[in-house]
Amino acid sequence: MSGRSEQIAATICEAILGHRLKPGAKLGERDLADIFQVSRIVIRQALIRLAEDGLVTVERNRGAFVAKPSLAEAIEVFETLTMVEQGVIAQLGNRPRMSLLTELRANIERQKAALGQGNEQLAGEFGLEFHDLLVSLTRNRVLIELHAQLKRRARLLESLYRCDFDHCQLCDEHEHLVALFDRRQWAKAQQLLDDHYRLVARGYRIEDDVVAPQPLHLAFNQPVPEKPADLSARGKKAAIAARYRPNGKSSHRIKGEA
Amino acid sequence: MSGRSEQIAATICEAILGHRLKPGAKLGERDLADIFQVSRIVIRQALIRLAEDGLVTVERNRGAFVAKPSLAEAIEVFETLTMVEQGVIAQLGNRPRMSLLTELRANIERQKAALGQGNEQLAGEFGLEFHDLLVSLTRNRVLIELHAQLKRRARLLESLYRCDFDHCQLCDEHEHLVALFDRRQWAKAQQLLDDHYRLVARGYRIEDDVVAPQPLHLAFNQPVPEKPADLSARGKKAAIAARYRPNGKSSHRIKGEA
DNA sequence: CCAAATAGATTGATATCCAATCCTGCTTCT
DNA sequence: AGAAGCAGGATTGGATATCAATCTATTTGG
Repeated sequence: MSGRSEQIAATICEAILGHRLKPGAKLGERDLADIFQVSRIVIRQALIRLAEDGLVTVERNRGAFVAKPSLAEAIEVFETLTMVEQGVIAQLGNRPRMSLLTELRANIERQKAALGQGNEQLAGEFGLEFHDLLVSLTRNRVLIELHAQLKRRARLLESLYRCDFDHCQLCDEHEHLVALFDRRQWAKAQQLLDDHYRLVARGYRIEDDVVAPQPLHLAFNQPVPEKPADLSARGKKAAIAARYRPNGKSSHRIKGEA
Repeated sequence: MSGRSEQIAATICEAILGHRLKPGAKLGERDLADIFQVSRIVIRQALIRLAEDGLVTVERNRGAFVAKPSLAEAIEVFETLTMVEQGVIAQLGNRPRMSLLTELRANIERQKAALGQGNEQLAGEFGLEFHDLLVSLTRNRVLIELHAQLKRRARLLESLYRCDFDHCQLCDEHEHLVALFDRRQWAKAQQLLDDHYRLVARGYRIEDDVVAPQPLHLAFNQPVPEKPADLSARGKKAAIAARYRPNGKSSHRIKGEA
């Protein structure tokens, strides 16, 4: 809507969350300015927004990079997600909106269906959506935005630490959780949620993070400029990265308006 | 440290949290640029940071204002604080760090001492610190930063809705809370925390919010520019602009929404 | 007295320029 | 030859000037 830098921040955010930009990737102001056809200042404003959101780190006089959280920080993100949702459960105890549990059940059915079709990708999406629904039960927009931010940071971790989920067990635990809600066993539900997130965290494996410099154009579905990019220094791996993921889903327009 | 816009954002943040800038106050780019002796761009970057933090709102083509949360949003902030800390309590149950409860007790003693001297101001500070300590028990920096952000928004509310706390009861509840921790009655502690924050929220009273335009210089302890000595450095426009608004133009309400 | 037109001020954004810093490659010295 | 150090290029951080769009407020006109 308002503000070019906001749009650009959103676009870069999508690229990061879509794993088209990997942690550690350099986000050069000049490059991005060329890609988005705006001035460097707009880019810097976008990077500031992303830095405030925790998806980008800006090092003075060195530039902006996609955030590359340490394993310790990754754990902290999951613990924080755990605590926030445990707090939601505590509130559910105070003001039970049991009618809304049907939404959770519907989500579980969708996830089961996806699992039945062997579509783990889709099942994973529904798995994330379950937690969104849980938080949205509070109808607290402040909390929902906070949770969304934490989720973004968690999705960033997916591309840093390889994930290997046991979707079946995760789905079962969701079901168990709803059952506990139904029986108003909030303390047990909180404990289960904790175990649940520990299971999620165990799905992550440390991966050697040799982040090859990526041509930013690919991340934004830009046509690679005609002139061959200077691959002198680290170009060997750039070429590999170039073939790695030549396209990604994108429904945004990149230049021009109207 | 590094980054002028970061420093300036911090300074403006202090002014807002210190209630020297009131909700709804206009933060004009040119005015702030003159005050901090930087270009508008740096100011805008600072405002973007503050907007991401939730302390200012930026309206397109209208400018930046100190955020003026609605009563509904105020409630949401307190509910979110409640839930986050309830989540902390749930984690305390998993990994009890009972030794650290001594810090909480020490804080309570300090608050009692302040109350004994009738220093409600100081008691209020300790009351806030209690919740900081509670969160810091997790040693989770992600959560601590999140909590700090929520606290900032809560302090912003103080200047919008007049607060009138029953510090004695609040302190008693802190003590009760620690006792429940000691007895590992986590569910009860969560319930008490909820009541506690409801008591805090009840301390706020709606106040007619006719925010008169404030001379920003006062908020930053800047000498009011009586002499245009810095005319050479910043050009004539700055001096002219500074002279154009000495103080008492017309006391219109700068932002009305009804 | 109310409404339209207009002038002023502010924001959003660009381009250009400059200083400080970092990185890289080259030179030089041992 | 290898390491230390220096110079130059590249990048960031920031300043200034300028322009279009929009909002505000005043003035003008019916």
